[in-house]
Amino acid sequence: MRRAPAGAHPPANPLYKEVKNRLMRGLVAGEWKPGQAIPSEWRLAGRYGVSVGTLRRAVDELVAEKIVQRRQGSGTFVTTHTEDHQLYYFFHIVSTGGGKEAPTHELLSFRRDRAKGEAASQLKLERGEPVYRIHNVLKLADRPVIFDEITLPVARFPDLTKSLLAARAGTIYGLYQARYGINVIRISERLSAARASSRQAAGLQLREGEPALIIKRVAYTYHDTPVEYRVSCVNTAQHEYLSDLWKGAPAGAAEP
Amino acid sequence: MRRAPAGAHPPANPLYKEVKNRLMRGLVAGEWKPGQAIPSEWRLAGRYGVSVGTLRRAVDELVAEKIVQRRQGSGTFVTTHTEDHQLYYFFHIVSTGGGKEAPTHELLSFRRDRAKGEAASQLKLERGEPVYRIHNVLKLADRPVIFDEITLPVARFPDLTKSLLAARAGTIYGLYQARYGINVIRISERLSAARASSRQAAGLQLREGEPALIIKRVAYTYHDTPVEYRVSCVNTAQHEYLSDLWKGAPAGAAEP
DNA sequence: TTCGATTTGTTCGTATGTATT
DNA sequence: TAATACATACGAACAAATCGA
Repeated sequence: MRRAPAGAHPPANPLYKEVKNRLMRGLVAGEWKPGQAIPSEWRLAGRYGVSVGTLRRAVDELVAEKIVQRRQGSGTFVTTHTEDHQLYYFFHIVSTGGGKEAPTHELLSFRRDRAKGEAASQLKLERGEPVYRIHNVLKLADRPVIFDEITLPVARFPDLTKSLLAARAGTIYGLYQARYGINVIRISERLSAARASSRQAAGLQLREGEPALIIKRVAYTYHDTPVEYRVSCVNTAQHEYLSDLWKGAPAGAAEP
Repeated sequence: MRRAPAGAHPPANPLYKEVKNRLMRGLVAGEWKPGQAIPSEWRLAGRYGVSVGTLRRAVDELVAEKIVQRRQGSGTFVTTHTEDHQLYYFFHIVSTGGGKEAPTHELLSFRRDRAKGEAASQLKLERGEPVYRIHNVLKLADRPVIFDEITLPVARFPDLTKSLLAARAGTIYGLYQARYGINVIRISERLSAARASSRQAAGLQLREGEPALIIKRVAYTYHDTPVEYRVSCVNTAQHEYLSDLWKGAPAGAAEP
């Protein structure tokens, strides 16, 4: 029982994809916020007029994309970036030994600037649009390991201040989420090796010109909308970037 | 309040996990080889005495892990590394522009050696066990970009020769699979920045001491068994390592 | 502490649609 | 065209976990 008589419509998505999209729209609209539970499967199935099995299939995909999490006996919850489990989700620097250490942050500078160059193009901003430019050092085991330059569009993060950033409880993505309702669900990173610039070297207490790992990251929220551009410089004398690959070639998104 | 009166049994896996494991054992045993179709869902369900739905759920997980692929109307096939689609599956070097270029290979050297150091420990070999040591250069757009040192246990690749390697049709993983029945399904990479060694610099036509991206890779087959250790040195002047993250924190495997 | 309501997890079954050969 | 195989959708029943009364 295909529903529409197909007036030359889109490829006639399966029903569960349709349901998934409707759920996504609810998430984007903020109908259910991170940390909160969405309605029960029974209730959602009724709301969308589908069987529980079909509803489950839609939620299955959101779970696979880590957009929501299921807890048996409790409910299905919108993913948060403040939980321990998520803390390391986008954090791939490990000590050469292999152990993950608790990081500490040091906010070096915070100022307003104008978008330009790669930051502008990756964030899909016009040249000259206002952005924040943030410099931050991350330490592991008390040694500076990562020097970050973060670019954020002012439009998406109104009234962000240095003290808000410095006083945040969890990760910076937790702050995006808690204060601005922006949920980072995907990042794309491009890595290369280069000599550390004087600024990067200073932040990492490294000799200028020493080889360092450069990571250019774009963070995306729903619908592949870029929200953060970040250039990280990593001292890989004692640490490495860990990449485990075995599944999930960029599938799933960008269909509708 | 574990349910079992503790017959010391495992946590009593769900049925579909059990079925998945049985399928895995069949794959490992070579009952169905890469490129071949496994029996139909209907048939497998009968064989394992479960419903088609349960059988499908087991296969779903194998599909998610890219161990098999479904083709509607045709069947379910064991994943191959020779298909175009899989060609770039474990290949993450892209030109700075973004496009992926067709690579060409040049086999520099091939010799037998004894395992030692990190290669031995990562491959879970005793020091001194026989290995092959292979040096290879990969070119993109006619320029040398990646210098590889590959270590393989002789025990798993008996009678491998230089000409076999040089004459291979597709990727090196395709050769592992076609000739030795070894199916690489997962790799783990650790990246750092360092000065290129003289050997690496020579292979890449680079000045010695220039910063380069170092990738230490371990390739695994079923049951997390390591089969290849590889140190790659990448000239990132014109190319970058691309890492897209958004799902699938190492879940799925390693259960029993 | 126990109990019961709620919610997700697992398993079964059936019917029908769609792609391949 | 017909047979086969996977894809989608529905429904039902019970198990297991959670949480509050």
